[in-house]
Amino acid sequence: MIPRSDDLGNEATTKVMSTGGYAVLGLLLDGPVSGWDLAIAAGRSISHFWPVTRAHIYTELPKIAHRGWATSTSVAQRHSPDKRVYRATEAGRDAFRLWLATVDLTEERGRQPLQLQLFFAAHSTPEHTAALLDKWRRSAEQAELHCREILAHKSIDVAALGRLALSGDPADLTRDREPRKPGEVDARALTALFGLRRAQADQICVSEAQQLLLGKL
Amino acid sequence: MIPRSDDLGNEATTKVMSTGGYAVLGLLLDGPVSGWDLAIAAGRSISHFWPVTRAHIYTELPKIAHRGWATSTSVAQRHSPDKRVYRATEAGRDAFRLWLATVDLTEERGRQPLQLQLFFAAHSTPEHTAALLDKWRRSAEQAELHCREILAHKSIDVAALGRLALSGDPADLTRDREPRKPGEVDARALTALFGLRRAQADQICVSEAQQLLLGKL
DNA sequence: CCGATCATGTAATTAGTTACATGATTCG
DNA sequence: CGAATCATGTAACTAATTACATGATCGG
Repeated sequence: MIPRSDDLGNEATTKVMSTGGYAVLGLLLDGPVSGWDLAIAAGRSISHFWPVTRAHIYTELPKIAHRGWATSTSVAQRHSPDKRVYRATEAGRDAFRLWLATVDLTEERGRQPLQLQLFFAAHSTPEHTAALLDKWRRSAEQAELHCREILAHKSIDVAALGRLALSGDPADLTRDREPRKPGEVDARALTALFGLRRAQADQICVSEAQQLLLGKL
Repeated sequence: MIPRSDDLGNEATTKVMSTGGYAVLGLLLDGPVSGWDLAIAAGRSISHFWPVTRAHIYTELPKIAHRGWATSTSVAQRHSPDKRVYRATEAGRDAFRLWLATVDLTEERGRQPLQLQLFFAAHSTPEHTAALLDKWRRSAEQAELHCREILAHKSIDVAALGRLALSGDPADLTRDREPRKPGEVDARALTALFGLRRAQADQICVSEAQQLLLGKL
């Protein structure tokens, strides 16, 4: 946990755009979209672990097109002004795959502002710290619900996974449903699973923190 | 999970600096330090949930001083060039308390680049996805160890906490050590506990992902 | 015709990083 | 003497956000 500083010979990366840019490109690979619709898609898929703003999308799309990673066409509409629809090219697909294969993001640590405020809780009143933990719990509960919905929608049985984690016996997975073949599960669903596990961990930890800090369970 | 966009009347915040700026100010409240030493302190305390670079610290400190939240003096040294030592003022302490009390960061969602790469795993090969999950596990294991060290150093018994979480019975906490009075535990230690719980959740989830995606446990 | 929604974008600003510049001291 | 470390900082840049500008269309 040494502060990352200014040395370290640069390992030849294939990163030619920002991570956010690649996020937009990745969504673009699902099929031709306008900036507006891509923003909606992002809100429904990646925004809970990678926030994107509309403005940001609108600035990334022309850059992507400028690199030859997408083409754009203006499409007239009946009920609203023309939309500019972007369509990924093969070059775009290749560039994205290259990024996936070569850019290592394991070292990237996200910023956790809530943790920051907890760290400095001693400068605040116990009441305020209690309120902070309460808010934290509520937002973790909401995040858990949100992720559960996504998983239910993808027919992933969270309870069965829980049994598996405890017992280590893969047979537990097949107890109340048809065994699922590896690869049958979409990697996209797994990000929701990660979100769920994190939200659960947060809730447990908020309880522990309340116990330790305020003697309340 | 709607993308945060450009509306929403601004709720009168008391946020006059960036969150990173307040992080620096918060560390400054521990006592007079130079930029160099503050960077070291940050690396040992908050950097695992709030990365700060030396350059950033050096740009924040004069801003803080300029607001009257710290004074600075040049201190001569025997073995190295003079250092500029910053000392928080009462106004700085008040400003920090105000920020803690009024600025709500619950909505701030961190960016998780690894999750982003997992989300798009379908564009990559199964081998590469397996490698990604492996790297993820290793970094989570390391994070867990790091946090355990901090907690051991603060004499917090993680095993006892685990029993408490499972049983819900606070008596479990007192089984093998003197009961700890509420408030006796430093909030700073809790950020390590959060890091630990998250790291554990990540490890479980990597296992689940490997099982579901690749049929491997 | 008025407000809401769809749709596209730009301008200005903030936050933060990387890379560079500088100089003294200490250790081998 | 040369490399490493201590120490401070700046300049240039990248990433991303907030706020603003524009115009069409549709329902009441």
